[in-house]
Amino acid sequence: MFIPTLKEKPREAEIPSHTLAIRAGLIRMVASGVYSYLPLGWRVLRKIMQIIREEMNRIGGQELLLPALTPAEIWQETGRWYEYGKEMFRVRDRKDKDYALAPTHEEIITDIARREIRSYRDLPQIWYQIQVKFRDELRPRGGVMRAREFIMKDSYSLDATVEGWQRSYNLHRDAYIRIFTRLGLEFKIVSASGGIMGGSETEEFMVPSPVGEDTIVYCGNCSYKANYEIARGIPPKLELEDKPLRKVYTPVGGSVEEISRFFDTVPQQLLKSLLYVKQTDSGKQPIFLLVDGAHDVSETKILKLGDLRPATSDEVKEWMGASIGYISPIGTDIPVYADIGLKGRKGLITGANEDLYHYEGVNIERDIKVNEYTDIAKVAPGDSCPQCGDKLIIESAIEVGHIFRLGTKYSEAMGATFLDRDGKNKPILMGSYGIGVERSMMAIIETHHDEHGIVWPQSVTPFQVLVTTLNPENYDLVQVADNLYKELMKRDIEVLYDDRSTSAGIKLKDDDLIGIPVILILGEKVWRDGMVEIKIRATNERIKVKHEMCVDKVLNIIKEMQDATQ
RNA sequence: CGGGGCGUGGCGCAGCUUGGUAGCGCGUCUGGUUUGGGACCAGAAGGACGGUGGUUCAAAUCCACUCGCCCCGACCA
Repeated sequence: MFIPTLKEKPREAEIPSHTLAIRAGLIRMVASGVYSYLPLGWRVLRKIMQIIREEMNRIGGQELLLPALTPAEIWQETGRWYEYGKEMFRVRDRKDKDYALAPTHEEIITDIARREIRSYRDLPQIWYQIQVKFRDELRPRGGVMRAREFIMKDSYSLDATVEGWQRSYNLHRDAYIRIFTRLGLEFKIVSASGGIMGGSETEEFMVPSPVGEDTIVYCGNCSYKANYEIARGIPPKLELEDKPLRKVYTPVGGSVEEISRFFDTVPQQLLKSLLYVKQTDSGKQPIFLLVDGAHDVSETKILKLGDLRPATSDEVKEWMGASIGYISPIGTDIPVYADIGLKGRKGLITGANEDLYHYEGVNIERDIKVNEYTDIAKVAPGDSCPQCGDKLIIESAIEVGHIFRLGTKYSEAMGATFLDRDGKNKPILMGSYGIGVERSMMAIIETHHDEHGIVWPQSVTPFQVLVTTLNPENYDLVQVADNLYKELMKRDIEVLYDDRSTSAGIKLKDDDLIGIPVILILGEKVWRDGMVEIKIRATNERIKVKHEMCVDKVLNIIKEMQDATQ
């Protein structure tokens, strides 16, 4: 088998999973974010896909295959032709017609549904596909962790009733729990935002890892879990004296850090006044967003307030007459949206709308006309759980799956309706459920490796057993190895046979690197006693057995491993 | 897109400051000795230095532009 291993860390790789995927001969880069899967890597991906298939079929999913090349019109119907922007790969055919290389397939599925689904009797349906998708990521990274061409399992549910729709969602949720458990991943299910996909109350399957690109927030005590973008934290209590408003000369710069040092206080006493610009039909309108100095505004949360962007420093100067860092809504009639954590706060410090001056003693109820208190702040370290009050944990994680309740966003936009029992035309209730296949593989490597290489879980290992002969010149040993190989194959065990005639050191190193969980080592050292050695990759445990007993022993070990992960 | 870094035999790197047509380790090939953690000896092949243009008698080295890749940020299912 073609397994080109590398002794040294490739120049382009930084994180363990990326480095190991290249060193173990799983993948090779063709262009930024575009990879070839070599035989060993492809075997692993196929194992992962097989597990996904089994679990999708189990909930009644029907596999289909959809085109990657899709006409522009279909994306224009839902508006995503424009929303997706540069992330969508676009191509033009010889007749100058626009196409997209599909980044996901809601539109195609909805198109099938609107043509073929007539009646509530045709529902429910779960359709899924495992195929290549394209996204022109701003910045691909981590090898196939975030690629531009990648394999995704996407499934779509079509339902007539709200109950059925919830049921389809829960079926997927349960299937995903089984899938990721079988893949040997430790994951957390967190509430998340739908983003461009649409839908509310979506959930993400997150594998905690220092190399994860997402951040999750969860409670160490209760069940609260959410994506950092939408998580809510309760700031620590800060009791401050209610004082009259007073203007203070603050010649130290306008940053939270500088001002809190100047007043010798904690950042939380500061009121961060951020001027944003709201794009409306009638033009641009300034609005203030308020959070305390220890918190940042969540760009995701403020989507609910409309089309917002931070004001430029010139705009701030023009509207407020002061620089960023010295502004506040005090004395203006600009609309104000304050974070709910600010309600009732007093004794705060904020800008005085004059360079080098701040107010202290700000009582938010008394001094600022707040239009609405709403959740706009990101969680900050030290915040506590909104459910139970315990401490929140903030951690980075790899997003391996995301399930969406889409509702009727696509069916309404594209006219995918069915005739209900009462004879009325209604839009189909949809859901969409994705799993990143390569990303799952990378998450597995990221959480299943040691200093020598990968350590595959039984469920996805490219081979279950590796037979290696340390001395391929020794005829007896080779005979026994050949025999073991054949016997194991007969028992439906997937065996890789390392019969390369190279030095023992190289073979043993490579064998560790590629991470097959059970390694049969045939070397002269133990052979003298008529023994062969079984090495458990994960623990480095070595068991010496008589060669006649070896097959049975290996079967037992594999069985134990499988039981342990089920 | 902003900031940083890198591009030199298959892989990993040195050389660049102070210009004089390239070097190391690993790998590869041949022969031999080896075979429990990347072993050894002898011999050999292989690059004109990402690309383009410029400066110069002379450019891997200096200058300009450009392409590619990685990292941080912004953004993002």
